[in-house]
Amino acid sequence: MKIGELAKAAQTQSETIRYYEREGLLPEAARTDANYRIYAGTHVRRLAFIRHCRSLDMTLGEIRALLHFKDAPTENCAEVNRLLDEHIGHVATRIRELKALEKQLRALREQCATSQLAGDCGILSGLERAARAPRRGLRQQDKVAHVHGSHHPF
Amino acid sequence: MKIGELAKAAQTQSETIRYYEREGLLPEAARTDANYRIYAGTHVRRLAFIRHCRSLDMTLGEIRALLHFKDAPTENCAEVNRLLDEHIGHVATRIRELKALEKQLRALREQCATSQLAGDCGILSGLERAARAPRRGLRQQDKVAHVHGSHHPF
DNA sequence: GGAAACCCTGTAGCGACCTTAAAGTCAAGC
DNA sequence: GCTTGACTTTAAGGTCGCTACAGGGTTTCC
Repeated sequence: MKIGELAKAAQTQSETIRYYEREGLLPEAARTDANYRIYAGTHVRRLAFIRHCRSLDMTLGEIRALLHFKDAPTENCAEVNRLLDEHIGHVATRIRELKALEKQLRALREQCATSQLAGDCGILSGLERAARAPRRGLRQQDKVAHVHGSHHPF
Repeated sequence: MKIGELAKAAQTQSETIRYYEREGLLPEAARTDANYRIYAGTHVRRLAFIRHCRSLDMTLGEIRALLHFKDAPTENCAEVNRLLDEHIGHVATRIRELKALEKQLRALREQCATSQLAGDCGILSGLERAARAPRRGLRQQDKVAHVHGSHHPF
């Protein structure tokens, strides 16, 4: 099985697979005479595991930790539980933040019902006014470790 | 007013201000003989506007668009409304995604109540099982443009 | 006058990829 | 046997919104 077939099987891209190999999440593959990577069932399963964890929004670091326990089944799994609890905490926090944000944005949106001159736009003046007021929300340095904003390239 | 004072006034960092200047969000500042940037009230207000928009999780591109309308008050503001609607849509979508994610993660967490051998850990085997199953959730290519995951460095 | 605190430019790093480029390999069709 | 096109390889650069240096110059305070 070549890299393109593995990519198709795991719904991902060849480049991502090579990237995971570089990052040490996938072991180095065997090679053909022509230096092509060759994969088997174990690789498919390991990649599927990684992609599933990514779909659960874990970082590669978190996934690396989980893979370590899969590779060492005689260790104690308490760390797995802790890691997951922490991740759940990050997600819950981000949900709260985004809800507060949505409320603010909807309030802002109501300030301009119709299209008109930008100089009279309630949204722009609302932003202007809010910018002058002292910050009520989170300041930069208060924000929670490693929880992304509303924009990502997927 | 030098860059450090502006930074303090806007609760941000000098480096960020220089970055915004490079990115064209702030106009190039006047300079002293020693080549120090000099700012006035207009800059404070513009930077406050930018930082407030960032606190609303807008991208610099979105903010650039808003600034354009502030700079051209005789244009029609319909685009401002559209931009904000779209941004609200992104945030709302991300909230839904994260809620679904949280549910999955909590279900997964319940599969390992106690700390034990990693080989018997319900979380690891749950992830394994889910990874084998066909994807129910979002696939990579379905995801919404530019809405971040749960991890960011603030 | 000397040290601390500020400022400058330029570069590199973060995370998780994606894109591009230039080159090599392989299978099929003519 | 030769071409075409679909694959593969490595390496480098781009994305976003900063942040953190490095290595200099300037100003301010004691």
